[in-house]
Amino acid sequence: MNEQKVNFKSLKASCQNCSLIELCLPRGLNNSDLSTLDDIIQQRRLVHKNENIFSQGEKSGCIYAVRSGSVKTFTTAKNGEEQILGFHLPGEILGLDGMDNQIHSCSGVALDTATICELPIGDLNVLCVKIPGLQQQLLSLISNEITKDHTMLMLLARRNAEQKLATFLINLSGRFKARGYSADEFDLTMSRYDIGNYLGLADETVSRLISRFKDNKIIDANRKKISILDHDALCGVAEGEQSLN
Amino acid sequence: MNEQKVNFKSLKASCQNCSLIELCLPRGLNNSDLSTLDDIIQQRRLVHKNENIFSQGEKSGCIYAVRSGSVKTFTTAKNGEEQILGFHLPGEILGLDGMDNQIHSCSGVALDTATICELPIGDLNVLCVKIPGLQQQLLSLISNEITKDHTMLMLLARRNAEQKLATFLINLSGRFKARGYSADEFDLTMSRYDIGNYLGLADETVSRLISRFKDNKIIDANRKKISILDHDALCGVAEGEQSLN
DNA sequence: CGGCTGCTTGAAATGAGTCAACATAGGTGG
DNA sequence: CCACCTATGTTGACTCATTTCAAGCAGCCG
Repeated sequence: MNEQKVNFKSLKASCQNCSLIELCLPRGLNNSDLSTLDDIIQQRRLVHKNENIFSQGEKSGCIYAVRSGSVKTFTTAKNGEEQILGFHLPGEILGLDGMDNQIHSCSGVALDTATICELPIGDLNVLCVKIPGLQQQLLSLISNEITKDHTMLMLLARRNAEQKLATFLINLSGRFKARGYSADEFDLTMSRYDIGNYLGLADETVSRLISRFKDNKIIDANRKKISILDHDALCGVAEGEQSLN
Repeated sequence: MNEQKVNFKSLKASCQNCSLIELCLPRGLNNSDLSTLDDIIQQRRLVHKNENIFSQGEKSGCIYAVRSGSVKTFTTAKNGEEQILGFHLPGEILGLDGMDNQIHSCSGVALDTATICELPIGDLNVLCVKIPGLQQQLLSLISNEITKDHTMLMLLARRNAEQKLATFLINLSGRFKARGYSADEFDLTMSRYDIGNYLGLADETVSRLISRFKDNKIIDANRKKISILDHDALCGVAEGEQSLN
């Protein structure tokens, strides 16, 4: 075993910002565990725009962590219609629907050039027995995923178009900030069509709303480029406290 | 330890139809494990209509299995608005959002008189180490939960009112059937308002749709009592293959 | 440079929501 | 046991947010 290669620092560097791995690092692994973890994390994959990471109906036995770039997940209905389930930024996890080592019920596709960590469930389960904290960490991840989905159900069922888009932008902004990027200026990697699909809106509606937000000086937007000019106002719109003209 | 009390048969009887427990039973437990499992399952609770099982913001450290009766889960937004996340029938699990032993992000309330199994996460985790199959079973449960939420996202985002209600009825029907009840005749335990809230519709719309389904001889309905007269037609409506007048 | 894809904007159509009145069931108390 | 009261459900008329259809525009890639 190469002691140089297998150490906290290199591990941390190799999967920086990955919530799962980062948090299990300080929990007292021996060299053998570290080596296993290292093996897991090293399994990276470069994917190009529109390339599949995993596919609905396929049994991958992995969950995935985004290291760079961005990813969307979506289900395809019998009639071929697609529903986007989420957008995933660096450090975020996807593919938890295949946690039981059975087939995935959704697909993951790169929105731009991206690097992906593949985390085989089997290996993680073995490590979970050795590292008490990891099990807990995994459960946290899952709970958060479920809670996120529930928030999304509320958004889709009870909010109007304005609130949906404002909430979406605030959410993105917060996630960029958490990852060390600017909270106020960022590039969307997804199309208007994707945003609309995700939020249950027509893409024309998304376009119109962006224009309306611009007219009200709440954001500035030029194609993919978004600047949040008035964060508080945007929150107000998201909460439905103010409606725009 | 009471050998009489702790055996497969009594355990199975005591938590019949509970997907989690039922499936972990045949997996080779020793008497001590059995005793632990028995202790877990024995912790039952009788709740009356509108009584809370667990509450949003509370840290219960449990997941819950419905033994009899029915339950709804819902989140409450900052502004007090509620969004129903699911209805839970006997044998089904709820409260997975609190799996990480942290606070629940939703509340569970009985829709009628119900019996609930409380399953402490901590105990389950201990058992998971002893019983390899249980861990897998738990992960399956979680994956299914996530997949169910994703199906719901698709329903809310992309389907019209007719499709939503038809899908809801077919889903209920299938779950009743799976539990040994009639697939074609059942009583709703939730109000029109609850159904509407769950599906992102006004309760008047739910009422109107039920009438429309009745007019088209697809179902018969009288208040809470529902009979599915033409299952295929109902599926057709759910899939959007036919629209009703 | 040309064609393609994604975005924007307008005008018209519509599905579902809102408001309102009424009906019915079930529960409560006299 | 009946009468009333309140919850819940039904139905109608009208409104309006969002979709749909359609046309034009702007970046971008080969």
